[in-house]
Amino acid sequence: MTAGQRTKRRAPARSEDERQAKLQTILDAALDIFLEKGFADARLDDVAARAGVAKGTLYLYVPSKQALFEALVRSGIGGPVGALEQKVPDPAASAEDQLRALFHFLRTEILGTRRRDIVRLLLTEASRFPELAEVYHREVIVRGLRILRGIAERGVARGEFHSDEIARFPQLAIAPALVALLWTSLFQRFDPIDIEAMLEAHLTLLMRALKGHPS
Amino acid sequence: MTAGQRTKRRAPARSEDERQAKLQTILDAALDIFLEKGFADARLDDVAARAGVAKGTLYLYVPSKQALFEALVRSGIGGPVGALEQKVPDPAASAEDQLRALFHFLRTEILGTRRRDIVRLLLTEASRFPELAEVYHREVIVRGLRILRGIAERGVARGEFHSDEIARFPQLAIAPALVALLWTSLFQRFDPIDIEAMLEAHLTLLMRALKGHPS
DNA sequence: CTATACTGACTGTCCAGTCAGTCATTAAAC
DNA sequence: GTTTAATGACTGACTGGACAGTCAGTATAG
Repeated sequence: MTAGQRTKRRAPARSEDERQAKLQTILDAALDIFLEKGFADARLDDVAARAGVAKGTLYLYVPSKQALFEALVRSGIGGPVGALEQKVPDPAASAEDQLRALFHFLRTEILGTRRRDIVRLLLTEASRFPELAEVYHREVIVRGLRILRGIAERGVARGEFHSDEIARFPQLAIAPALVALLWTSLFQRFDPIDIEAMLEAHLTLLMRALKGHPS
Repeated sequence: MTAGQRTKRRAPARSEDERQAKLQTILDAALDIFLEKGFADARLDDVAARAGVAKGTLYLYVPSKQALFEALVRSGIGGPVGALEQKVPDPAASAEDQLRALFHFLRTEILGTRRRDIVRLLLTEASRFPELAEVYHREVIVRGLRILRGIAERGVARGEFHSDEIARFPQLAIAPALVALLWTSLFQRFDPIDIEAMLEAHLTLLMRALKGHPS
């Protein structure tokens, strides 16, 4: 207990980095299984098998099935929003370009990646994990909507946009991205739509509505 | 097996109507429980208790838990879309009024009723019931989008709308309703938004975009 | 008395979480 | 350099509880 401990301390057999890497393997495996079966029907035996470890090993990294799910979600959110906060509100660009940049980011960093699946998983399981819904709301939704609202308000202030609907309800601007995400996972299989084209059409409509004069 | 069966058939002790009524009680109870816990975590003992019957009784009406879920969803969809197909495409009305009528219908017949919960349940469980997703797509989505597309195309043909984005992607028009639905069930509790006002803002934007001239 | 509706205790299965034991690695002792 | 001891990483058979579905038995209506 004294400051300079007498007890000889070997270097740990596994470094922290190695530990993190293995945890990531487990989280990746868990994402696959949870996506396939949903939280309740996912078996930890399957997660372990896919990660190439025994079930007991999971419990060296995570204290419960629920904690595994939460770790998985937490590891997949948050990151990109920070990047967005840095990048998008480029004061030099027009509000339109900022909006387009935001959508480009959405497409390349979320809709086009594994994060899309995490968001979907979160949407379908969130009602059973209220605390997680709150974290996601605070860490992603609120911050994302703040960025959007900022763009919209600056657009209005500069006279580039002539109405404030998006500043009041930034949700309206990203609604089609949500549809895209859900459509992909539910219906794309037997009724494919061109997501890119749809989002492009949305931006066209949105810009026309914002730049047009209210009647 | 012969056409005119010999076997005596008493009048059934319970009429078909009574049977249907009890089935409905069971489905109502099941909706409550499935909403609260999700499909996998819902216990049939709880469904039975809430319906005021014993668990065995459930199996006189429905052959399995999965069938119960499917019956529940099927009983809650389809109906309103038929009504909509009758009502909305009133050729006398302007395309704008038709769109507004459709949104009014959405608010009063779905977002404001128990059906909202059925849709939410379907969204969250559909990935585990692919066949049900297909039924819903065919019976609701396709028909709903067809109505929307009809309105949009007539609007363009009459010169009321000046662009065809909604005719091409009717999903864009209802996307905010989906956001409303999900927001209600996930975040409304701790970050309430005014759904009515949001949908009104959406319609404002949409009409301005459709009536404005493409640049 | 008979047919039907209903009941709820019971069974078989499934799986999260546990833990006694194995294996591999490194350090100390000689 | 070799043996022995200590440590941490990992394993997987096992347990306890939960719950879908069953069915022998009871109640009720005709």
